[in-house]
Amino acid sequence: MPSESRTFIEEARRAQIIECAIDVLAEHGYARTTLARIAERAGISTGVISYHFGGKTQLIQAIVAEVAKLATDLMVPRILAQPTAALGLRAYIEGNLEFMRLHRKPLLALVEIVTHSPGEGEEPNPYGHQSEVALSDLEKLLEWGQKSGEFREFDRRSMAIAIRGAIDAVPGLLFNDPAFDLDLLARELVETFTIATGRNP
Amino acid sequence: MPSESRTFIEEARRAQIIECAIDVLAEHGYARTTLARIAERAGISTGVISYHFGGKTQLIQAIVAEVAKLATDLMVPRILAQPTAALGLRAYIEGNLEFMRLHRKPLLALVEIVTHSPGEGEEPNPYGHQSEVALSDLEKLLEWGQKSGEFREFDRRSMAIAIRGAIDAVPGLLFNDPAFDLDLLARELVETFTIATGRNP
DNA sequence: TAAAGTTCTGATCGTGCCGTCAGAAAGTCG
DNA sequence: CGACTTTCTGACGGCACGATCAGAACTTTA
Repeated sequence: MPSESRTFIEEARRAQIIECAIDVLAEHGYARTTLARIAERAGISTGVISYHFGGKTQLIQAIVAEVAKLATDLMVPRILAQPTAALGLRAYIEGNLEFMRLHRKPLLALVEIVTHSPGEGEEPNPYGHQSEVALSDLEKLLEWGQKSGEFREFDRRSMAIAIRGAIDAVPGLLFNDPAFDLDLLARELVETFTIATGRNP
Repeated sequence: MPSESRTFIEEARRAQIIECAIDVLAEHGYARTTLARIAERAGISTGVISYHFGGKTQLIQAIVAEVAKLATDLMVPRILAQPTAALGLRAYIEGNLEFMRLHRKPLLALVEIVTHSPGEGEEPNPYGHQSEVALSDLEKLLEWGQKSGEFREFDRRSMAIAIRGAIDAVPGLLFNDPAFDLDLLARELVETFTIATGRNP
């Protein structure tokens, strides 16, 4: 298997570089994440990164794709398995926080990229549309609950903003306090938004 | 009034530079906010900024102080004037969104600084403690409502995270959609968190 | 008006970064 | 073993930025 061994080396290098880049991003932040620092952690020289990824921009894209796949694989099946919208909302919140517990470093790296990536030329943020997509998906879940009569009649976008806002605040908390109690927050957020969306308990 | 005219010029320059820096921050983002760009917008040369502020770091600090004062002056009196915790929570949410409506550019500039400022040497974020202070203040408001019996028994920190998370999500929305309906969101957030904190309506 | 102080200019310097490239090292194959 | 490809090194060029500074321009004071 000669061609496979070449491909194997190629993929191993890419995976190693992505992993090291995630570490550097999570520990030092976007501004101090340089090709030199990533190469140093990987024990290689800077040229290797350009050789395998073509440039810093494409390395960042590869990291985003990697972490997005991690998150999607974990959460989508959980939510689709729920029989009611109320349970779907619970699974949504719990799934998000579970992901933060299981994949803290990749998550912090992704947050660094999404919030700090300057973008090319004029457009300021190449990943800004991601949050719009997340809001739209959540709105669909809320619409399901309103159509089925489980939820009261609120403005779906506003409620989606509140729910995602609470979830998106967590990475910053984790960064400042690694011992933060995610389980407590998950229980409280589920209760809070179950009450807030419910018809009239 | 000779000494006053000198001071006047000095203060006028500082105010002009701060205003231009806020504009550049709000329009181009932190990464593209350079002394050269600020100077260009103000119609001066880069040396003037160093002359009046000593460096970029101190200019940023001056902007933070300016905007923080704007926000405090607007919101603190509103909240302290409320007779009940439930009305205090309403005033808190409405005051925050009102500030975003009145001072959009300074707010966006502040967010750029708080989220993107790299900090010196090792410490990653010199303004990270600000969010902790905001959470603590909000927790006090929630504690008031629980002690008075207006609110149910939730975990105050978790609820504070949810409320502030929703508020902190707004600048990003404004950045992507300048025509965003702040009034609708304010009404919905007040209703949502009034229900979520309430005893049992 | 002349001296002293304030404010400003614009070029220049040092730093840190990314991308590139000639060539070395390692692996593959006839 | 020798040609060929893949993979890697480390130095270099080019760029953008913040800071600095000698001197110009302007204002105030005597």
